Amino acid sequence: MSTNTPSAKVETMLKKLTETQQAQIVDKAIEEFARKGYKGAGLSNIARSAGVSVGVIYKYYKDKEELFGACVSKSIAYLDEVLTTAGQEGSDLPEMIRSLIRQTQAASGEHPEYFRMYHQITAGDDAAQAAKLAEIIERPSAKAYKAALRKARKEGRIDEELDTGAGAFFFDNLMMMLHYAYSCAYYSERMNIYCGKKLASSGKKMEDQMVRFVLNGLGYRG
Amino acid sequence: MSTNTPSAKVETMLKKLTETQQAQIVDKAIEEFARKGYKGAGLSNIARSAGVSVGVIYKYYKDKEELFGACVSKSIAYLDEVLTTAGQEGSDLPEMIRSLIRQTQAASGEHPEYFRMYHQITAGDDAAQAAKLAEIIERPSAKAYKAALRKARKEGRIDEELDTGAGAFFFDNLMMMLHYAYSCAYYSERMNIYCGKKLASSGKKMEDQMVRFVLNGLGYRG
Amino acid sequence: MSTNTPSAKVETMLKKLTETQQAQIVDKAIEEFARKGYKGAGLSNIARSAGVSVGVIYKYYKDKEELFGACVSKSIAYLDEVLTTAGQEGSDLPEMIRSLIRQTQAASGEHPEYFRMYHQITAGDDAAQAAKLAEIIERPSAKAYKAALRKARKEGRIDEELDTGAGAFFFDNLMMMLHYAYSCAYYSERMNIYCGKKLASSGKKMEDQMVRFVLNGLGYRG
Amino acid sequence: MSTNTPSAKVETMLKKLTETQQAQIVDKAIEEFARKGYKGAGLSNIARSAGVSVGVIYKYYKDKEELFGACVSKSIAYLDEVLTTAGQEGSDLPEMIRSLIRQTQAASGEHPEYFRMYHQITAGDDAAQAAKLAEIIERPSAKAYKAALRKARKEGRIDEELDTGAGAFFFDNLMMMLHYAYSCAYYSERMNIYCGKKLASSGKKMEDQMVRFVLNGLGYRG
DNA sequence: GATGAATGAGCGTTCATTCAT
DNA sequence: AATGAATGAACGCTCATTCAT
Repeated sequence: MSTNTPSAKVETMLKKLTETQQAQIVDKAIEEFARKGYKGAGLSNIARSAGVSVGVIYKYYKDKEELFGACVSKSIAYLDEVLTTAGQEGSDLPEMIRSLIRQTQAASGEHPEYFRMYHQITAGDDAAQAAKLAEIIERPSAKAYKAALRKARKEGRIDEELDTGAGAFFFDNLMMMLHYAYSCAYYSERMNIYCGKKLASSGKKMEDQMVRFVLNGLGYRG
Repeated sequence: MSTNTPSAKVETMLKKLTETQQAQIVDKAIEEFARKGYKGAGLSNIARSAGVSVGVIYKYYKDKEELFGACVSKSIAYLDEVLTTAGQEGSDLPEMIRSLIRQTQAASGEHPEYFRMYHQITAGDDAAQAAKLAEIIERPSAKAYKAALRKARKEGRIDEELDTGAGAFFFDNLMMMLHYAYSCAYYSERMNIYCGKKLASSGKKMEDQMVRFVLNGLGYRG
Repeated sequence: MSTNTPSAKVETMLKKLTETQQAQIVDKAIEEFARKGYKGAGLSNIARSAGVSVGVIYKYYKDKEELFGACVSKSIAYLDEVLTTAGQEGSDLPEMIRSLIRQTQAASGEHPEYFRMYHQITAGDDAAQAAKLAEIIERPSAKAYKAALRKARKEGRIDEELDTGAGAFFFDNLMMMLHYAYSCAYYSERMNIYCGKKLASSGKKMEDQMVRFVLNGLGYRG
Repeated sequence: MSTNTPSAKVETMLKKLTETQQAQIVDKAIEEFARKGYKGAGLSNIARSAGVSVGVIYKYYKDKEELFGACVSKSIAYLDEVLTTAGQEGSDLPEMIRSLIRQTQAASGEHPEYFRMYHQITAGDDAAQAAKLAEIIERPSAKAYKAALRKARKEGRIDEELDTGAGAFFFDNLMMMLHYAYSCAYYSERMNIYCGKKLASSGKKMEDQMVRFVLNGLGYRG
């Protein structure tokens, strides 16, 4: 009607989603899901923090559950990548273990949200779903760790009374808790309480201690 | 109509909540929170399964969060009791460890909800709250375990290069994962994948393997 | 905190729904559905105009569809009542027809929403649903009208070449359009265009004309 | 790449909408509106089935309402055409009536969507709009029918006590219901209930019955 | 003091409308 | 000028919370 200032009505922008924005949807969704759980997460929060509209999420994902699925997949893929890389470094068991621990520390520090996500995933109470997820997530590392332990045992380097499956299980248990210690507030605080701030905040020292405990645990003989 | 209480109109029975009912509120709430998480849990479900009205919950708890707090406290108390009892059984380290593992298995099997609850608690994203909770929950066992390790170390029975705090941390990490393995669907499946069903379903064998791994880990010398 | 004026915070009222309010829900829903159709009707509009909250509707009806179902039922019940009453008045055919027309005019004027509702119901495109509804709504009057015509035919009072089913059909078609003419804006206007305002607005004259046309149509001989 | 149009980069074909496509928009929109009503119809469904983009619809129509308006107009035009043609066939009243009925049956069977559309139009609750539409749609046939009846009356061929407007009205009421019976699921089922499947499914028999009833109704004397 | 029906803010989801391409 | 992805208001529905009984 009247002579408005030029910038008066800038109401919509409507640009095609950049790849960054598309990636942001999942990334921010992971943050939201990781922080608040599936039920607690709000699609409008995700949209806002990803800088997109609510509606556009539904162009990429059928519903909240499918978005969650994509977040789970991305988190798993990241875990896999980290572990695969680390598992191939170092030719002997101590080197492999050290490498896995180091990578875990680095990855957890850099992308804590993926590991918090993992913590959320594992909270579900649907047994069938849990079995499916565990199969996808755990089977590969279980296989790799058990193979490494079997090889070491054949060479007479580890405790013969220790079942290789159990050994791999205990090792991975420690790894998982390490993930949590570096990504979830509670577990981080817990590490401080047990180890003291000085030790807990030195990645190198924790690494050394854990390598020692694990190799001891397996009865490893250089 | 019939020979009733003197006052004629008794249409609805408004008896004070029995102690059993009060306890039921928290117990059923723990089950609900453990199964569905904080957001997923429904107050009306809790009320129904506890056999009380929704309204009365608000007489005892300001809101959902306070009820959750009470559930957390009760879960912690249970954990404490289990661990304290177990920690005092057996005079030497191997006996203590074995006792703790055994108790963990028993308690997780009997009251999985408390441990699922623990998993839920540790998912929170409020750092201050996490610190407070960790202090309450973890400090006592941290103290006890470290004391036991320091004693053993003084007697020259465990690896001198291993920090007692770190040792206690790794041990408790394994304990925690054992809790989860016996109470959460995902972690249970995970144990199967790593250890095989045969081993995983034998409490005694798992106990033996874990005792072995832990004592090895600490470099324990009988 | 401070000494507020007594009426300062009157935010909620929370009184149990009176029967009037419960009835209002369906009545206002019928108005809304009749005016805007199933899809166009808004639950919050219904709640507001019925003077209740949105939530309470779901105490009485599972979802929008069930509320719609209740509205349909109420409308049908009203129709039935009107027709049953009217169908029993007058012992001979002319009297019955006249009574039905009169009742239709009265009912449509008093509760146009029920008949607009009928118009909405019949707009659906689901054949199975349509068949089910038609069976419920139409069968009773079809039966009654056909019986009346058969009786009249046996007495030699109506056109022998006219199928009694078809006769009943044409009569009811005229009745239905009369309903619409007295309850839907469009059909009302249409009546004005055809009959002129003077005739259209005289219930008595329309009644006479229609009785005449119908009896003629059936070939009725007094 | 190949011998194409001179300008190199032709990535998306942006041809002007063909007339066929333009017509398709309205035709498919009519189908959609007729089937699902105004609110229930989806612009993207219409666009898809018309083989055009959603955006282009807004080049031709300001908004959904205007598109609906265009559909209404087209439906009316079709109705007009059918009735005008039929109304001019046959020189005497019985022939005209028979022709109109026959055309109605044919047209309803061929293009049920136009008549379902009519049913939708007449469901609107805006009185002013209804008046406007009724004027456009009904006035012509009202005029034609009344003229035919007046002529017949002058010739002493129809009941003198029957108002010609009312007569035309009742006749058109029957016509309208016949339209519905041949195009809307509900009214089709209703015809079955009243007339029985055998009679209802014979166009010729229904035609005969209706001609008979109408001529009787008007008190027509050959 | 216990009850549970009523409340309404807030969620997940849809879809008419817009505009960068 | 046509496209269709992006927008965001608005819907149906849920559930933590309140209070008349």
